[in-house]
Amino acid sequence: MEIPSKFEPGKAESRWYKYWMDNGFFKSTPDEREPYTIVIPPPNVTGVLHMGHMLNNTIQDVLVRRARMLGKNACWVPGTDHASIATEAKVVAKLKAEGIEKRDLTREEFLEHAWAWTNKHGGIILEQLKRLGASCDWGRTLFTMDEKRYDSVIKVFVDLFNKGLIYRGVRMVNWDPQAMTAVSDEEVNYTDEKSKLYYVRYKIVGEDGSVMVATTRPETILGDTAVCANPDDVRYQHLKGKMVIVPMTNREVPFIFDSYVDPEFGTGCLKITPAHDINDYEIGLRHKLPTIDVFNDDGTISERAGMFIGVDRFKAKDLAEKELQRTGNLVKVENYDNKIGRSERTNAVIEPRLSMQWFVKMKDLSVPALDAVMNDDVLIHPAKFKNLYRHWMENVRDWCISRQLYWGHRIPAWYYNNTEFVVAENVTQALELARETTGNSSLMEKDLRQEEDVMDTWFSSWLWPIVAFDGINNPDNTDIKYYYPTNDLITAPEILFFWVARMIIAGYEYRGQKPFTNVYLTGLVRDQQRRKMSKSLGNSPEPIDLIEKYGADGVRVGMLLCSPAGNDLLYEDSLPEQGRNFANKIWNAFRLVMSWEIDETIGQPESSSVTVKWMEEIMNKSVSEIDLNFNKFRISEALMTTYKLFWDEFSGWYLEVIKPSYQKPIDRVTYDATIEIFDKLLKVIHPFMPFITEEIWQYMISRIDGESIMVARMPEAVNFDKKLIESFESVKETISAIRTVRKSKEIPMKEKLDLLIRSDKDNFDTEFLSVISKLCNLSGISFVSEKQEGAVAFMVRTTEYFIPLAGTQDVEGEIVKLEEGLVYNKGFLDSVMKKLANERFVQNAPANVLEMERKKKSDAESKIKSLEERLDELKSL
RNA sequence: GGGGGUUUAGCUCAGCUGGUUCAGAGCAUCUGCCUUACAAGCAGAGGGUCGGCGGUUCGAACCCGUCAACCCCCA
Repeated sequence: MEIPSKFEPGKAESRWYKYWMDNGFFKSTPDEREPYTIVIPPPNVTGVLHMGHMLNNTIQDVLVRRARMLGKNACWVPGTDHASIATEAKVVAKLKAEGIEKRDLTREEFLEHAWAWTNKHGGIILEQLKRLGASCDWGRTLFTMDEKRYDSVIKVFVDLFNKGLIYRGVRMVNWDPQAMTAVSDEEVNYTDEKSKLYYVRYKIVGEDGSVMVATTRPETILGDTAVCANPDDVRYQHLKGKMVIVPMTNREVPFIFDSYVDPEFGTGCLKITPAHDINDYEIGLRHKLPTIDVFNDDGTISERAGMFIGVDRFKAKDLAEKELQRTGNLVKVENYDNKIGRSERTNAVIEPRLSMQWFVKMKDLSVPALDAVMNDDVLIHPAKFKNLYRHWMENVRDWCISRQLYWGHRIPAWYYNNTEFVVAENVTQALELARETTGNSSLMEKDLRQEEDVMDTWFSSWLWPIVAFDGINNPDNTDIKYYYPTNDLITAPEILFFWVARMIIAGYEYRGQKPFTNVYLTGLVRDQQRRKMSKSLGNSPEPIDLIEKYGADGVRVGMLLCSPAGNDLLYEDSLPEQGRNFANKIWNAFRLVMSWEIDETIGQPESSSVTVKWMEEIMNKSVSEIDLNFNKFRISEALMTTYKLFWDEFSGWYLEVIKPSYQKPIDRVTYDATIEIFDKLLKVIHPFMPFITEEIWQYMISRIDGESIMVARMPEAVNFDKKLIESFESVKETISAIRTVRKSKEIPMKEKLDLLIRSDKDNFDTEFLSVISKLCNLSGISFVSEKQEGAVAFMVRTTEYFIPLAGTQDVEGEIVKLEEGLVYNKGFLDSVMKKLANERFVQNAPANVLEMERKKKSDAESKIKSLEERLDELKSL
């Protein structure tokens, strides 16, 4: 069989993915096995795959594939999120490009466009995940707005309302005037921006004087309902009980005192606009001030302002500046660095604004969710995020869940007059309820008006692990009972609060149980300058291009190599390159093994038999380490252990030892053992690199149709022979030392060498001498008790070795080396002796530590002794 | 302004309960090799005052205090 020298991933990927799908290997149904469940963090339905998804889904796939191979019933549920703001914004933009304005459409017409868009672009991202090798149970694919999920969300809303946990109220919200919706605190980004501080004069009523106020927002002067100073500020005491005149509008407002005001800032005197600043709002509440909302929904000035009506807020600022100037009330303008909040979605400057919204009371609901994490019922990896979580949960605020959008779950409240409403799952029930409430049995459906707002997207995703198995509509169905709680959740720390915390809350509220046991937080994928990867910066590679260039396996390995939990991944092409190189390494080991002819008649060389034994042990050791790493969610480390096992131990040592010389056959015993070892290695690697491992596994020995490595059993961790591994390690050192001699003396590999060991044969571990002999091309190994003249000498651990080479002895060089070794070992011995001489150390240190120190001492002493002997010998020459 | 985190080799990070010859790994760098599986490779090498200072301890990269720098979240 002719195998190409470089692995070509493209064909193998599509072939094996299809094979897995055709054989239904990704499917899961409840059975008697232990379940292993992951629900995907649903990507935006119309989104495309980016590097963050690559990292996140690679980790999920590794965990799912591993669980499957460990004999669990693995179920990875895929799905997408309707992402109300993001999707609606895209649809609005698309319509605008076609000359259609959203406001010219009815709700129904707009939703038709939105669904058309969703159906056209939806699910692309899931197809892209298949390229990565994602082993999701595609038959279970969900959408947060499909029928079952929609119904569940409505049911939960009604339930929380009936429990008194949802209320409607006027609150200060973050208003996005571009999207014309309220957005949550979490969706506002604050940035430092240059702005101006305006010093404005307010006349005092009935006096000639005035007070000066510093403000960054002159256009909101129109909404002022007070001027305020700190009660301890002596400068303003005389104004107690006085009224001042608001410039431009000439309204009279009270002068009040509140300790919120910082006397150091500006003039120490603050204008109060309760409708447009959260702090002013709170002061307004304390002093029972009226509120005047000077803005319309779209950020233009409202009629209530009395002037600049209909003008955009930024223009209004300029107009206000001019007007203040004209009336002589503007004293000065300073430059000022201000924190400006911008909408995460539209980047519009957020307007703090009073608005009627729907809220969830969070305080009581969040108690079990806080406890769960604090008690380690839910484990966050890495644990350092626990503190953050606690801080947030202890200071949780009510959740504003209404959004002034069309795309989403419409709030199931029906008004039967301007302010009064009922909440029900549908209009029929609402009518019934409304008739009951009002006592008016002649109410008709047409008399009811449904709330226009939809719910925050997170109000559907917080139910995700439950609704993935339809656990709201059918709380006792087989799936939810089997798969819930799920096992692991893989997501980014930035949505720990939006999403993870709320899922935990919903889990306890609706299932009485946590939604998952482990939360693994990945980092962000950044570029080499540590900038977040984003489309607008153009610094993100196209994931599918990467897969085509490096292969899915290579990219997966690249993503995992350098991404410990909770740490950002600084992407560069060298990462998938390293992954691809690893794939190639595996491929070439496969080629080598496949090239061998088996000769049934030859016996197994001793070097092979001992090395097979060693390889099995080192494999056992690595498998235990990998297990441990996985249990602690150290996935990068698990991969690194796997990588080194294959590359260093198997390819670098094992294959080099058992490899027959060129065009010579191999014996049957070694060959079979090698195939078995290779098979195990492939299984260990499979979760990380599903495609190449399947390709090789299928061709290494003939398989029947329907077999697959992905459903094979993972090698299990068993005890390993530490001593055997240790003695092989010292053999490696010896081989290295001999290679160094060859190199420094420029002796070609072809030329055979003799090795003399200065030791008593009976006290020497001879198990792997045949390995040394083979790898170093030795003509013989013998034991001597005397120093050797005319030979190159070197030491490995406590043993001296010689290679007889006439006339090549570098006495001075060796003396230098030996003396260096002597200095080091004497220094080392000194520090050990110091410790042992310290009475308190001997008294306090645990026995094993003491034992260790004593061993160090005797080792160092014997080493020093042989070094000194050797030095004496050399110097006497 | 409030809270959290980080600081170990050129880069990205391990270092688990304070105790192995503990100062590590991968990548990068340098040197030498196209040695018939693999140059996407092989054989070697160099590189660190564990952010600074102080303390606790028989013993500190690890615990405590303090200062500094950087990052994130919230207002």
